[in-house]
Amino acid sequence: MANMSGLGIEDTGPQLGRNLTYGMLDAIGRAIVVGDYDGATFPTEAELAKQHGVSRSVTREAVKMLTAKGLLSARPRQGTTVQPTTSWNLFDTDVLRWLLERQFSIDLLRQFNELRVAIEPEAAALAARVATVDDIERVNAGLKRMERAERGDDDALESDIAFHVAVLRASRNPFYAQFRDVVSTALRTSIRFTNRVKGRTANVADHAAVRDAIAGGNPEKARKAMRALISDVLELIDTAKPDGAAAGR
Amino acid sequence: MANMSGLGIEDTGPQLGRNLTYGMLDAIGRAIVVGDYDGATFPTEAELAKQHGVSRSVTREAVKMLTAKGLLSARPRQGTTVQPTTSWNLFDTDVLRWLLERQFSIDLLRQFNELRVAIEPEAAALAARVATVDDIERVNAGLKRMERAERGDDDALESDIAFHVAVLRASRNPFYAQFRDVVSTALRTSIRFTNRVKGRTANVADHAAVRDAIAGGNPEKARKAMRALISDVLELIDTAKPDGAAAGR
DNA sequence: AAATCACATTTATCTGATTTAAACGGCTTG
DNA sequence: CAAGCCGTTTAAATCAGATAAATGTGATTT
Repeated sequence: MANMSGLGIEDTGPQLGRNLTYGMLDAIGRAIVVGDYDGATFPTEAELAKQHGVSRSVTREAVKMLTAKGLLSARPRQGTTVQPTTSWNLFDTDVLRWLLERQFSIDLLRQFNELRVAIEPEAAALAARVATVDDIERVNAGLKRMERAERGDDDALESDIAFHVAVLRASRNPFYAQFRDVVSTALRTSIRFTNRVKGRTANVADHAAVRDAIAGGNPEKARKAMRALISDVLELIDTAKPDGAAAGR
Repeated sequence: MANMSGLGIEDTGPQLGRNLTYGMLDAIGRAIVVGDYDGATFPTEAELAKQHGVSRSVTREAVKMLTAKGLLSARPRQGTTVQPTTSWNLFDTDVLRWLLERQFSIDLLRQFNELRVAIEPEAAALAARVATVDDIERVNAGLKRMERAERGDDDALESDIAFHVAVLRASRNPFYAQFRDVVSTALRTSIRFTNRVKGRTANVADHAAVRDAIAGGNPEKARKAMRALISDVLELIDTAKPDGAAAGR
């Protein structure tokens, strides 16, 4: 990692920085999440600016954004410090991305899906009660895309995501809708994994059961159908790594 | 509200602004969430600075933080614009606070608890599988505080929060732990509401059932016990306002 | 030993200038 | 008339340098 510091070229990322501030946000954010500052003391504002070759205003704005996302905290005289991971805002799109970029981790994948197994079945149940015709139409559209994908006429992953996001939205609860990033991220990662382990794609029929339950206004059925979908992935993960962290009982 | 504008005293808030930037963050954030800029065009950087009597750097840093939280978006020539609520980061502590400060809304309270009913039972189930002895001890400590509170020797609300947060933490999944703010916020709001509707406090025995299931390593029981706890609140809310938004079916 | 004071360090704030991005309108051209 | 080109203009983005405020640290005083 240090051996390429003299190149003046970042291996990834510059395309994401629409401007200097966002570029710096991305660089520092990633560095923090990866753990580059773990033992070390975080540089001062002036040092950061010099290291990245930008002005102090750009630096301050990037640091302020990272503060807003819970990664940093700044105080006069004490300096800027990296916050413990417990205060990071894990539902922030950027934080999520940095988290995934650091490495593939079955642990993280499991945690993602442990969250999904709580959220999505309940979202489906809610949707079965309160979804509007438009909501249902969007869910249906996602399902149709999955069918097309099965015939090779659409992208399997993207249509899968479209379906799950549509269900979240159909719950008509903004907090559920908020999970679209987590779910799509989890799916993007899961699918590669499940394809690697087993040679199967997402089951369209199982997804149709969810759609039917929602359209039919049957919360219990919707919850169970969705839960089955995700439990399936979770079992796969637990098979690969039987015991996550059952410490000290 | 306008009749006290000449006093030079804010009814709430100045203590939250450790400095000018955070004060401005709070002021603008609240204004956005309350809806002050709904029809109107958002002021330019220079205008904002003048209106709040601070320099442009402070303004820019506050705006950048709000951008990081998903409330704003800025582009040259177009200016800074308020983002649709769908892109707000609802799990951010500040956003959550602003959301509640705007008014008491049964809708919001229901949405909170619809989320809780998904998260907390599953967290309890997870906890029953993977919690460490320390985790269980924390859950137990919360319960004991609730018992003391019943005798008037502790704060009922705070001990209730301590219990629920301990369970989230015991799930050993950082995503679940992240909900501590939502849950404590929801509880703070719920309790006032449930006390107003029914004259009862949180049931210690019902909470003990959750603790027992977690300590006993029984996921199914833990899930059900926790679910019962929250369903109770949800029913209360739905009684007060039978049909939230079952539009166009 | 405790309280106080001077100092050093780092973020916080202000000011004003310069640069860059992108929407707008008018113009030219096919 | 439609499509593409080009200055104009506006607002954010960036830079530079100075000053203020907060807060540990250590010396000094009582």
